[in-house]
Amino acid sequence: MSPRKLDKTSKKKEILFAATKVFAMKGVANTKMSDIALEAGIGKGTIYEYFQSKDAIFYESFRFFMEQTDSLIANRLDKIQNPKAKLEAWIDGWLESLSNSLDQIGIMMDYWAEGIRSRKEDSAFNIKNIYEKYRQTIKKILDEGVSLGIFKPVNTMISASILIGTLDGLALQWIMDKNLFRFIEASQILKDSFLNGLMKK
Amino acid sequence: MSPRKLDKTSKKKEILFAATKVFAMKGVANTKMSDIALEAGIGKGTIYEYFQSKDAIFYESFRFFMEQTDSLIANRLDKIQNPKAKLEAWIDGWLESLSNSLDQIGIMMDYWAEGIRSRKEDSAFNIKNIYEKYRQTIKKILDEGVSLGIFKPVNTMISASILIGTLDGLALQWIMDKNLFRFIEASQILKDSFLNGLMKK
Amino acid sequence: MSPRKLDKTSKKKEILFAATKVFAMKGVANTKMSDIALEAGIGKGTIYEYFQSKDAIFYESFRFFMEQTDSLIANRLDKIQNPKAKLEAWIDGWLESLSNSLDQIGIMMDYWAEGIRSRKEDSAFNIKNIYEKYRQTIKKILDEGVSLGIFKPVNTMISASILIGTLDGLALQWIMDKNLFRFIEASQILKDSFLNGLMKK
Amino acid sequence: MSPRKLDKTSKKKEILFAATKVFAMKGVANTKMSDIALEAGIGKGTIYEYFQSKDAIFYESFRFFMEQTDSLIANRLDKIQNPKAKLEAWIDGWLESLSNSLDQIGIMMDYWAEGIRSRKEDSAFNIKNIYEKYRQTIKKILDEGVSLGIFKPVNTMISASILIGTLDGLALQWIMDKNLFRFIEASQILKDSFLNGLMKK
DNA sequence: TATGAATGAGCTTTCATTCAT
DNA sequence: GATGAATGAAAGCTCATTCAT
Repeated sequence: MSPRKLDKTSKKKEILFAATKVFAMKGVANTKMSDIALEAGIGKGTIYEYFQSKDAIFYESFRFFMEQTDSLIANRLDKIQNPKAKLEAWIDGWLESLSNSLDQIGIMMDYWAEGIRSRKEDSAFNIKNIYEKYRQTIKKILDEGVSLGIFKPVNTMISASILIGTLDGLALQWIMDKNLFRFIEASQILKDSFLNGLMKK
Repeated sequence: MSPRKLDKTSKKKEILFAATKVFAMKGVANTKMSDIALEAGIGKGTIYEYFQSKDAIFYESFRFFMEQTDSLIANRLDKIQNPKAKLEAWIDGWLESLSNSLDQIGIMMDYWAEGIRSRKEDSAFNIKNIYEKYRQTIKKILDEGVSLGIFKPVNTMISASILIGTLDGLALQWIMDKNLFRFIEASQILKDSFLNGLMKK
Repeated sequence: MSPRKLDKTSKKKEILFAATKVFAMKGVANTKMSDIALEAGIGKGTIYEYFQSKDAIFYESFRFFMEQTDSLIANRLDKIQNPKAKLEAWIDGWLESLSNSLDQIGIMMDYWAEGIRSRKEDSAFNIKNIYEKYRQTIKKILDEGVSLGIFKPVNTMISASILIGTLDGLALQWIMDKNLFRFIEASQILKDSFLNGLMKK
Repeated sequence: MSPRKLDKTSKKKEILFAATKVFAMKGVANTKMSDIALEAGIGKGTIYEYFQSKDAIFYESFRFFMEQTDSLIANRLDKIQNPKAKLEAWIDGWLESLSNSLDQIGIMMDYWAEGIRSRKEDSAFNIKNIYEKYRQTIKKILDEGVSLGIFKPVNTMISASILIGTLDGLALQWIMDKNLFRFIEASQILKDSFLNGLMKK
């Protein structure tokens, strides 16, 4: 009597994954809806049953990526009190999140590019706000550490920016040439170096 | 020697600047040939007297940017012997180059994105090779410093990558929110911190 | 006799009514099958259990409209002998039929448009034939009246066309601005005027 | 030095005529941009150099048709004082305008249909207002005639509506079957009959 | 029988590129 | 050399229709 009742959510996710994969490989602008359909193993029209437009897919892909990262980091920060341990947990969370999607990390370029261009504060696609949130989280940890006399009295806002930038930049390097160094190794060095420069002797 | 030739070159450069400006503002994919023509104050068809295609403009824009940076850095490195001073000169050169084009830095996102995607080693547009050159230059300086006992015995390849990545990442942060910190101030901190971590006590 | 059969017929009619309503509001070209399904309170696929295609619905909608008008007029003409009374009955029948569906009269535009375009004589959708039938009916009445010396000796073919055209045209005016005049009032004037011009003094 | 400088206006008009012709034959909804291009003997993309969209073509086609009719009628009314002569001139103008475009009159169905559906008073495409203008012009003539005692004391608003509707309706009949009667002959009858019914004895 | 998820042909529209002037 | 009118390949998107359930 009733037709096949699909799990709409799971199919949507499948399409989202397929799209993200193709976006990462070819770039958003060079990705055709038919490419996504092909990758997802469905018809072109079917995509529109789940997403309003190509832009909407891109946007949701971004959201998904960010939410994943957020929840992963939040889980790690949970219950940790010590600022140094907290900072390490944050960095580890970030790196793990990145590692999880290393094969489709090329899309981050498009996230950034789009984020930079959509300047309007109220834009739904506001990467600036996302980074601001990261920055505030880290700044709070740093402030705490400085108050407790564990960290040097640095400019915590700039330090937070430097940390995030450094991680992004390293990922960028790694994306460009994955044979250059082992990502985990380099990030370990980075983490040690940043923490080392921060800690009071 | 002929004035014709000179005119041709300078007009080409004008178009290139116009294109780079529009690329930076709107992104390469969203930039129309007519946008470039408008910005350059010429006719749409005229562009094709100087460039083969839109891709060619993008490519030459990238080359120009890189050559500028290269020559600026080369000038600073010239005649400096001391590894530490050399490294500082390299970083300063990079930062100055970046500062020169801060207003059109948005295009770097497209450079990176395109560079990441054109993986073929023989691609004319091989950003990987460009970065490899940077890396080698820095690695050589680091190796020298390590040999002379000035720098700690670090993995110089990874350290070079980290330096470049860090600088790129910081620029990325700054691009996203220019009001966040003064670029020069942050880069100074970065430079000090990197050098400090590197130097033997 | 089987209840199944009855159900099927009545459901088909429901769909037909729903479709006609939506057609009238949005125009045939702008009406989606899903709009019809929604209006009829059934699933999109179900429509195809009762109709072959969207075109078939449109065609049957037209047929239904015309058959209704036909039977209404036929009922009124029945048993009337006097040509003048017959003509009045025809006009009244036409007007009553129109009045019955004033709220969905917008679809007549599409009937006409489609009718005009499907020129092929053998087309199932031949509005020309429908009008030809009307014309013949009226012509016959007029011929009768002329023979009997009741009507002036007019060109009965053209007069019939004028009568039908006038009625359609008035409806058209009324459709465009329903607040302009009371439809019944205007049609009464029209009827009087036409009959008056026709009658021998 | 300078490229071919086309007369933009005349080419636009060519496209408009081609479009109107195809619209009339196939209906607006069934007309593809490529059909228009084919008819106009140009490329599909060229149309967009002169019109924003398909809708814009339809709209301008309508405007052109109406402006033509308006100016034709205005020319004829000019300098005529007598109400009866004025009315005759108006009708003749309308008929001449219609005759001029009898071959592409099918598009009127779409004009009407669209006009009926776009109800918003402020819509640029407001056929209701066009007809209102016609109605007012005729009403004024009728009022004048009634004041002067030339016309019977009819409801001039309804009479104006009936006149316009009658003309439209007759055209409709004629469009449906062009072999049925000679348009000019029928319209002459109509004109005589309307005027005859109106004049005081 | 009833359904709505799936589909792809077909549409409008864009824009890099060409080329007559 | 310089131009912009002309173009058509290609893209995003719609929706009548199918069909597995």
